[in-house]
Amino acid sequence: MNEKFLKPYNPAETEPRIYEKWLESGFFNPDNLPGKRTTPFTIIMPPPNANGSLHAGHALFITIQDIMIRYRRMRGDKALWVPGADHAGFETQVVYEKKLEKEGRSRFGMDPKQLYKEIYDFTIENKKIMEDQVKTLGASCDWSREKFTLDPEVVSEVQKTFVKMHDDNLIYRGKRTINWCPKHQTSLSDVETENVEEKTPFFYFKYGPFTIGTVRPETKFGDKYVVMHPNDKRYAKYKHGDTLEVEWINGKITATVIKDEAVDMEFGSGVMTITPWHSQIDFEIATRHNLDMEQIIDWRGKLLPIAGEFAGVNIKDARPKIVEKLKAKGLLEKVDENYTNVVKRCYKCNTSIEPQIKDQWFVKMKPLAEKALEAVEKKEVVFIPNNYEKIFRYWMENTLDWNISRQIVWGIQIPAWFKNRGSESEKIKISLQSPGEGFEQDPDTFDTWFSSGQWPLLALNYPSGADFKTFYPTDVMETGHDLIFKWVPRMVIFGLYLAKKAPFRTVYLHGLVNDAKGKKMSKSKGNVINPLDLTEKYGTDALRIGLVVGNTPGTSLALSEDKIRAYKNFANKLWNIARFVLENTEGVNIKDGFPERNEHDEKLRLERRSILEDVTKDMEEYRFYLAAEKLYHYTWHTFADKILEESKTVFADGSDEAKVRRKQFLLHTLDALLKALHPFMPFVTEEIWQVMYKGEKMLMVEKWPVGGHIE
RNA sequence: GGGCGCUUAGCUCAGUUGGUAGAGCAAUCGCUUUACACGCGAAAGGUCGGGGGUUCGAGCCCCUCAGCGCCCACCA
Repeated sequence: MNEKFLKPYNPAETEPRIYEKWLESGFFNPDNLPGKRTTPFTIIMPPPNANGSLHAGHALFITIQDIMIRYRRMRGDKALWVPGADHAGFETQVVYEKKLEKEGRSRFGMDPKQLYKEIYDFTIENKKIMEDQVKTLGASCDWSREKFTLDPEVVSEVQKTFVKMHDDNLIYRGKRTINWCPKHQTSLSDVETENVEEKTPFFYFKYGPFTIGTVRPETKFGDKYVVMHPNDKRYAKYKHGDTLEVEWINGKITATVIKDEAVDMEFGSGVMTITPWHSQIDFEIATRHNLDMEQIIDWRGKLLPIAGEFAGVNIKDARPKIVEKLKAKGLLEKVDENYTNVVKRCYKCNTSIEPQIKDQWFVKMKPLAEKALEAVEKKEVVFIPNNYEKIFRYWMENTLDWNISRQIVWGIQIPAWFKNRGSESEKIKISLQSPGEGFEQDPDTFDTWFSSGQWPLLALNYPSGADFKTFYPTDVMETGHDLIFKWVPRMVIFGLYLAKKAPFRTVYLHGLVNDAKGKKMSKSKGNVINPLDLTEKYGTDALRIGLVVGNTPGTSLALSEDKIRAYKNFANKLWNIARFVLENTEGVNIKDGFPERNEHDEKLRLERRSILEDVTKDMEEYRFYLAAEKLYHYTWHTFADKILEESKTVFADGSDEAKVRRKQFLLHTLDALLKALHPFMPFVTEEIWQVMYKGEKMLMVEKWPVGGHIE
């Protein structure tokens, strides 16, 4: 008997060795797979942040995707799983800025090219840590095809897309309200901001004959438009366009009456003044009526000269001073202290977002979104679970034009060129190369979703690569359900726009991984579970199957250590099952087959077959959580508890023929279970397989046990 | 304010097309049974959130009420 079996299963010793063996085999690369394989099966891995460690969510998606890939590979497909690493734009730049700060440096004033290079080197160096963690989790992805989101060919292809979209009249430059982080000196997308509820005083001020309500008196210096609802009877005597002199913060100003339906008659006094430069809604009102807009707060968050005596004051300090002054002038009517409103904050530094107006590049979303909707309607893209289709549609039916400009260095620079920027004679040209003397490239970079939206194409070397021809469109996009609007629609849009085909047929969405009590993991709560710690303690196989069993797509999962421990026991159980079977079948060759079966054996065989067929159906229909549980159950409570126990009697008292028959049955069942369990628990199954077949073949490329392969 | 989802054993969750409920952990009792104490055997535990309806039959379909969670949103 193999000496290994004398001890409990030891994942720590086994796993790295097995992974190395798989790597050496070259079978992660579909070009090397044995046999004739014509059907491709492709998954593009959502690239983890090159700079970060994997968290529990990564462990879950790597497990699910690896299950799909291993299963399809065993079914005989040309299975390709392309790994990647994400530069994670703003995220990484913030990390690097902190590093610079520690060194007493700052990105402001640094040569952008130098800064880019430093972050690049830093990221590439760290990338290996992330990759090693992916390997630890058993991912059978093709490392020879790994892509980084800032690889030179990726950068140039993304820039080409921008040029193409511009040529197709899908890009425009415009002044819009953006979310400006005064600390990071960049605009942020809505998803990079956090809405925080705050209790804040709500002030009522006299503004000529009106009373206006506001939470931000410090922005109100230039407010010369007073807005009310056209149907508000209280103010019926004031007509749209009327002007009147009012006493205001720094003296008299001329106010103009504006009637607009955006005003809520029920709220406050039903009258407000507007600050179009620093408020989205005010900007929209001002745009509708073609009103003047003036900047009050500079990019650093300080008041501009329009504030008179308050010029240069930081916006955070300005409020009490201005309220004091208005109070002194007798303009403060009352203060409501129990008011709560929602403030946007930078998700990285918690700084209050200052809405600002800035020239940015925009993508016209409507024509693109319509195509995406159409593809979903035609079922060219399907969602698991299905209800996410509704969310996708809602998102695509309500698109706003997409601001793709970011004022950070760490990203793909926008291929737009300026001559005499900001002056009357400003010229803008869109091209990959400098259009000539005197032109300077826009220092802004693309929103990270602009490039990651093209990832399925880029990862397959669109447009001319051989992989693109073979593997596009891909089969499954497996990602977190929170990306149903951030990422998935953009991929569909770019796939349809560039390749005329949706980039994947199936979108499989997993839920959040929460702590054992179902609470969201967060550093501040201290309940973060590091998947690599669990791997170390219980083995990767235990973590993987523990993450999968009972975890339905789309719903979040409570990750408890108890559960992982239970599946570690299962790995060991399987180990001992193998030990029993192999010990008791020495000298019997599985290839010799069965003597004639009796009724009882036939019953056992049919039961086994039915379980495996059932499991196969579940695999085909993406019910991994059921497949895993059924296999677990059959293995432990039927094969071990009943069949193995019964075999002891057969081996003690049975006829020679009965013994041989039983031995064959045990070997065939073990063989089939190892195969069926392999996608879920690749390490322990491969290890046993190596012992069982003395290293002659590899489980990873064996045929799935249903469809005539068993017996 | 909109949208989505959840409510099943003490805890965390499954339950695929409607046929009177399952898993893991925890808790109880008994086992040094030669594959495994990371184990074995046994027993226990649920009027499937409340109410109503459809049906021969509902955890599953429909209506309604209650509680919880998540996402989106410019009420100054």
